[in-house]
Amino acid sequence: MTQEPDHKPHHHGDLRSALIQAGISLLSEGGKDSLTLRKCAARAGVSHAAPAHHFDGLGGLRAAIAKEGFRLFRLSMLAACDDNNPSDLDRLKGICSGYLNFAIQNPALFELIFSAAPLGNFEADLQQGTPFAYEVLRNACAPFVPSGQDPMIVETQVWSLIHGYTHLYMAGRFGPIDTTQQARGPFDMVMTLLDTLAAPTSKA
Amino acid sequence: MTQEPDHKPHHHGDLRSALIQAGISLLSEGGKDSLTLRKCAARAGVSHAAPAHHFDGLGGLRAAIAKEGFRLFRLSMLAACDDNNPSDLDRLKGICSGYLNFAIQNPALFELIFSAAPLGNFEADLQQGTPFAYEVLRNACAPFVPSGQDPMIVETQVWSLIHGYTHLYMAGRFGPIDTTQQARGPFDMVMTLLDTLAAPTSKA
DNA sequence: AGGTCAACTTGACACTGTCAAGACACATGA
DNA sequence: TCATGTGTCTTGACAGTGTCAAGTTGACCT
Repeated sequence: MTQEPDHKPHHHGDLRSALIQAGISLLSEGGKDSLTLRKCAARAGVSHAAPAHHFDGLGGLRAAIAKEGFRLFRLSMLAACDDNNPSDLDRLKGICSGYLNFAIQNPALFELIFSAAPLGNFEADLQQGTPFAYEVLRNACAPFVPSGQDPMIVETQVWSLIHGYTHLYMAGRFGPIDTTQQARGPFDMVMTLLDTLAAPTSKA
Repeated sequence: MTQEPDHKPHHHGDLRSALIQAGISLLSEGGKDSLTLRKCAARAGVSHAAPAHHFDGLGGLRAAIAKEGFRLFRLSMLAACDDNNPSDLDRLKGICSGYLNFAIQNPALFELIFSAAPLGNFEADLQQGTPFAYEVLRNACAPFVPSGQDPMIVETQVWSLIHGYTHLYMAGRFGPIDTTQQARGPFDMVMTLLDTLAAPTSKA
């Protein structure tokens, strides 16, 4: 139980994070419908109403889990592209690869983080200086932003493409989900759409 | 399980479609959590267990609603691009525009159709000759398929991009959802990524 | 008329989130 | 040391949910 003496360990020790971890376990074991206030309570060894008190209801618990989920999500994206010194384009595609990998390995958690919050979170903590998930995408996109253009355009193009592909993959569009990450559908071919970003400003 | 609309007006008349319509109404009025077997039953004037009997549980009702949702989805895509004789690219972007419009106007139903079924449906009925949602996308993508390449690649590129963008928009990424469809975020700029499909095979 | 079967009802069950009230542990101040 | 208070957590209840088993009802066939 190595915990930070940040807030207020009273009875349980650190019930808050214990409940979050219990929730993540439930999600990965039983899917999104297995996340329940009462099951989290039971797994943490407290009464059925304790989680609601800590998180102000199920929505609060989901939001707290989403925050932790974004942290893990960021790590997955970084892990997929910290090889040597790849090109800007390879690095960007690596980020996208980590994006998909995270969803494959954490289906319910992936679904949760994009449905629990109004998605301001993806960028909000960045403004506070906290390194966060969106920062990873932003940095990877930076080399492809045309001068004078809002970086948000390229970021949204990339984000839309990989998010949409991930969603389709997870919905079974390309067959059963392969947890070994071998069969990821036409991922590489689809990502060639990003090659145009590196082209010397074509367009007719 | 008789599912054909051939013969079954017994007690209620057409309870099956009445329940589906009730479900769609509930979704549009109260969001995705408002769709319950019991509320559908009440709205259709039958007992609480009648829907489960017809659809073999909540999952069956959701699947049936999803099927109707795909029908409306297809109409929305077609409605957004049947002007005069636009270019192939304008037509493709029109389809994408209708894609987004449908989600804006039917948020809960949009979410349902992509979470209820394993997404085989999107294409399955096409194989049976039934005109269906995926056919619209496929036709609009056809002019951009390089010779010798699987059409599924371009289709998935386009589908991923618009699906991802729609998802981000509906998650509030670009501010509050504007039901008048005036403020659709950086939609046009993001869609310029598709311009490369019409280019004469660039790439270095 | 009688029989048969599907459509639908009734009643129960376990499970869910939420709430109000209470019990308890710890901190604070005297 | 003791009283007071605050926040943590428990207990018990409630309405709502999906699902199941058994019963009722009505339409159709012979």
